[in-house]
Amino acid sequence: MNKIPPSTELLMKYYDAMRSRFGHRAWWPGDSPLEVCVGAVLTQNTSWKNVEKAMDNLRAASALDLMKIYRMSHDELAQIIRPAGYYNVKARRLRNFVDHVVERHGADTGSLFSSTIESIREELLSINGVGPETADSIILYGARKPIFVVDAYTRRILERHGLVDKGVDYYSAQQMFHDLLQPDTALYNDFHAQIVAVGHHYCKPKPTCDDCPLQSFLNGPPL
DNA sequence: GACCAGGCACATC
DNA sequence: GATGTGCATGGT
Repeated sequence: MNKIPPSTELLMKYYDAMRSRFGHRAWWPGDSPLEVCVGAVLTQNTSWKNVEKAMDNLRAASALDLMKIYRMSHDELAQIIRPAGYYNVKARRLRNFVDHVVERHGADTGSLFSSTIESIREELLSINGVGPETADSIILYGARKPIFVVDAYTRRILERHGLVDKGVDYYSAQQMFHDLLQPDTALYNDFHAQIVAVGHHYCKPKPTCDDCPLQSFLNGPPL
């Protein structure tokens, strides 16, 4: 496949095109760092609509609280987050995260977020159930530090546009953004949010490229 | 009723 | 090291 060498200018053209269409999308605005962390786990391979139902349940149970979750039984937590799917797995993963913050950081996410991006990342990845995307979402949207979040949509769009090789791994895709864009939390935040918007509306498994804001960047059909 | 959704860990070869 | 599989609800 003829891979197009991406450049800073090209990436910013992509960003501008998406932003012109969707407007600024401040993600998780005003939400507490804990809500970001919980949402990041619950949204694993799951639509955000289902996650919101689970978040509503947590809110209704006054359970958007580290100590509350810490003390909750597995079954109770699992039932509350049930609409998010994989509820047994996610209850366990949520507990692993909460246990870590309570036991290592005195139930203070601010303490977790007070070190460097690299060490926060390493720490998060040591928690069973927190992988690269979940960790990076927590760092970008929760800790508000500049790390680019790569998700299924990001890779799909990059691949279809020939900006990365097919089957690119998480870190290579992320490295491309880090190499070409200044470490800017606000930019990374909105850029990723724009990508998700394109994913939701156009870049599905069966792409609907008509009217896609990125359509003009495609030479021919998507790869 | 099939297909999809903002992953991840684990088993197996 | 690559590839396959389980996990589950709810919307289109």
